[in-house]
Amino acid sequence: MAAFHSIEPPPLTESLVDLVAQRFRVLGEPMRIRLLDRLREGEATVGELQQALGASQQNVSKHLGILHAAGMVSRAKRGTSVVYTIADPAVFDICDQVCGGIRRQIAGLESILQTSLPA
Amino acid sequence: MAAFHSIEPPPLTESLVDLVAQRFRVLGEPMRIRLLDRLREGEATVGELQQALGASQQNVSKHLGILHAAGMVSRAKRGTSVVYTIADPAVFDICDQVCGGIRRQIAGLESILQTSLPA
DNA sequence: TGGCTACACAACCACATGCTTGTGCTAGAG
DNA sequence: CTCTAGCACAAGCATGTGGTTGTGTAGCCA
Repeated sequence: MAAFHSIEPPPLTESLVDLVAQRFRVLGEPMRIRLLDRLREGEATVGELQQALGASQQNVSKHLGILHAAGMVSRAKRGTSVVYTIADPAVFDICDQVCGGIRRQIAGLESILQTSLPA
Repeated sequence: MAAFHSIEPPPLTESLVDLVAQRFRVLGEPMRIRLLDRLREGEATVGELQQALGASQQNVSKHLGILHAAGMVSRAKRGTSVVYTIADPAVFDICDQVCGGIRRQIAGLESILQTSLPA
């Protein structure tokens, strides 16, 4: 377990690097971001998510399967439906940080525009 | 700017979702993770990064270009070399959180293995 | 000036991935 | 038992992306 401490920077193991990259790539699809954002409001069935995002049932199911395989959401059969829930709330902290980085970037761009376009 | 507040969950704008996804995808490549991890120790030239990762010069340069376009690293010409530096330290906080998520996941898997494999 | 080093850029190929179409499976309604 | 709704899985196509090869360019050095 000592290999996963990030306090003292150890040169990341190759397998750990792959795990991190894979996890990032799961979050690197707009559809999955939207699914997680919708699930932020609470649990939802596949049909509800499908209607909320305006996508095909198969596509929604596929992305939900990827999110489930990554351990970010959890399934639960309820009648004929399947209810999905956020399994790892830490995903939102990560998204917030990414949004923060984007916000800083945009702020920087705006300051440049304001200085170069005095009009 | 009100569109980027994440305190009260607003339904993410489509363009913002794409930005977030794109940013995640930049971090979704093992080579780029390794580059950032190496740059964590301090600035480095392309040649040093190339030797540290054991990759081709063109490939390293390509990934560095992507990281630079994403605003995560910054260039600086020094003689004939080009020195790269971490431009947005927040990336490491994100990586740490992802590592934390993986750690929790592995811990969960271990507990399952220990209960199902008493030997 | 000629050559060399260090790096970036562009074209190409191979592979991974997203979306659609088609289909199978399960649970409830009748 | 049959029918339907809800969902997951598999194949196929189109696109995006990583890696290599080849080449152009800028900055030293002799």
